[in-house]
Amino acid sequence: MREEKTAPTMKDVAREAGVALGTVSKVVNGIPVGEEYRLRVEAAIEKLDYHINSYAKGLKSGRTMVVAVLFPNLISPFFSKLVNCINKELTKRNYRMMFYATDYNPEKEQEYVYLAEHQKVDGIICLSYNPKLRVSENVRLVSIDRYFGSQIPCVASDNYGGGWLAAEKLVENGCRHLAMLRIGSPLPHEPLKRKDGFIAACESMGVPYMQKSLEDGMPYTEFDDFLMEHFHDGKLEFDGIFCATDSLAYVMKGTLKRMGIRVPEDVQMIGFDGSRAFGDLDLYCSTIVQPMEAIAENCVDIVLKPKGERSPSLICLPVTYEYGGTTLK
Amino acid sequence: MREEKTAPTMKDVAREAGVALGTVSKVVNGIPVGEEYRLRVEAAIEKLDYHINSYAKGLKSGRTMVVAVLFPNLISPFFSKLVNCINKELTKRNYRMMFYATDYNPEKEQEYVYLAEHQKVDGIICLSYNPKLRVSENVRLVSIDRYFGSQIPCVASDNYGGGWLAAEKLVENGCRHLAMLRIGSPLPHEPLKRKDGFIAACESMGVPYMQKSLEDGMPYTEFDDFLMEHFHDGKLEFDGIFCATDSLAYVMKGTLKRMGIRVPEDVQMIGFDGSRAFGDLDLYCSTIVQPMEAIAENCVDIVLKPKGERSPSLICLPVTYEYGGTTLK
DNA sequence: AAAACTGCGTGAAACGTTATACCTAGAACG
DNA sequence: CGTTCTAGGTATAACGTTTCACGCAGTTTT
Repeated sequence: MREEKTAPTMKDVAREAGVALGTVSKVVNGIPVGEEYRLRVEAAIEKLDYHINSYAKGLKSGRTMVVAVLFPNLISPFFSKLVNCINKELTKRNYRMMFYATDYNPEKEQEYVYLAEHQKVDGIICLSYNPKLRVSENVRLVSIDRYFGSQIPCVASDNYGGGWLAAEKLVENGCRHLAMLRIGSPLPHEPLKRKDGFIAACESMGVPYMQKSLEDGMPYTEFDDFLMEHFHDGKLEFDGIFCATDSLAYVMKGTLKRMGIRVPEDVQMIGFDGSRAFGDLDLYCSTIVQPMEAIAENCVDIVLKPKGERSPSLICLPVTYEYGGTTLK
Repeated sequence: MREEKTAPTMKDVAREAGVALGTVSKVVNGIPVGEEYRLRVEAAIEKLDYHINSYAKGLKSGRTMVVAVLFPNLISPFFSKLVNCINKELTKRNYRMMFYATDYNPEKEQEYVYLAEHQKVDGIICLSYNPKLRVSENVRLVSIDRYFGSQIPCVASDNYGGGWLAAEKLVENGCRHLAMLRIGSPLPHEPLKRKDGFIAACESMGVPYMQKSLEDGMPYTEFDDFLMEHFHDGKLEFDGIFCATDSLAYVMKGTLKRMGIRVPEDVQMIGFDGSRAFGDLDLYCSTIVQPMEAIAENCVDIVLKPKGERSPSLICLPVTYEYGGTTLK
């Protein structure tokens, strides 16, 4: 039976160094202290392999150096890549990330927001599907892609601009009749603006377009019918498709292939997200790339701001076009 | 200037309910207490919207209900999907997940293991690329895919069996000459056994095979040369390929297409992982599926066991074959 | 040369819990 | 009816920090 050796505390360090407890605390927190004392304390810390107890620190100071991140899941490439960026950004600033998967469940989201608040995190970054999320005023929360009103800062891509850019690029590549495929959402959120931007661009350019929205929850295969309706004599009525997400584009690529329609020869296609599923090796569709690093950086910037400080209520970050084989260039 | 309303504490609840502090603690922790007292305390908790301060609790009790999860990143579909499963499993047991990305960097890994230990997590689950990870004896650590010796429990898929199964399935589908493509690793780890299983199966079945290993860090395009070497008169020397990962299979699919080789008509292909990049919609290659849920469940089971209790030093979980379009069935 | 600063180390209170020793009252017992 | 249990509530000492009032040099001011 070996005795449980308990971790050294500041008191132990103080005794070892022959200084007062408060002095050790100062050294640990980088508060100036006499050279000689500092060296003695540092030596003692080294010798005892002392590490601060973050729970005692969190209890006393109220700051925990932890940020809670709430996302529906980590399965979608867009989510996981974005969470990865957020984590990187937090780590860079010596914060740690507590992750919660909400599973698209509004109640879970609310529960986790409460939980995170009471677990005393320093902030919450949240990609929410709960239209009426309630947040305590004591904790800073940043929302991604959903605008909750001017009280809660929201960070998103420039979805409107992205939709516009997609239409432009298709036309630039020679398309004359466009179509947009998308999944509707029962809730208003920023990505809906992809459609608005797309339509605005089409009208501004005088290019005919059609649009098919699927109700949330419907299988992508419903789009097959839409394609068939507009497929006559081996030709589609449109020669450019804007898919609201890359995963949709990926699936449609398969569908078109089965219909014997060549991409990009017969019809060109652009997706949205730019979250390549297999890293840099795969270019599975031309796409509008969301600036994940910038989104992450902005979220973290805002969430770590002191409580009092005001932040913009909406930040839209610029997107870019990236060729990926489903357009001419 | 509004006054900062500070969260209610047990003391407040005690005062509100007219009982002693210790009684509140008992109620909160489910320790039996007189009916009348319990109701009074519960009412007070409800009224004040009291929530326990997890930092005070963690400080005093030594248990934090947090598990640290260390993975190289969240970008690879296999990693993110597995982390997602682990998170689900932890949540199910009321634990929370602190995530650390190690970026394949051995020093970072070691640093985060130390960090997590000192931050007083209740356990660590780690997919490590550090061959000589050092772990304190005070914290439970479970390793995924890398065996560190009998002191540290390791959970993995049955990689050997998976390699064997891949060879079997290819032959079952009519292949007569197999090839395996893989990325070597400077470190020994469980996934290396995919090759061993594959070779053993080939030899046991008397099927000729070849094998190409790429050094770690080389681009997948190096495999192109290998394919060209064995490509004569519009035909490959082999009619079945086992790729050590799905992402490799995905890339090779593109390469073969560019070479004018049809999959699965001319050559069949099986990958490994089963972490579909776009959810259930895409079947981009036939594959050996790793049982992520089971891996996650086992990791969590072990990591949450009381410290004293012994665990198996290696658990290999059964894999399955799943058709995905790159084989005949 | 006395008074007023300044810099810096000290010691103790406080953060919100858990756990344990201690009471008290009523029940059970001989 | 006095003694011994027992159940269950109370009070208090930790847990390992941070913070702040305090004191004591040494230095500057008038």
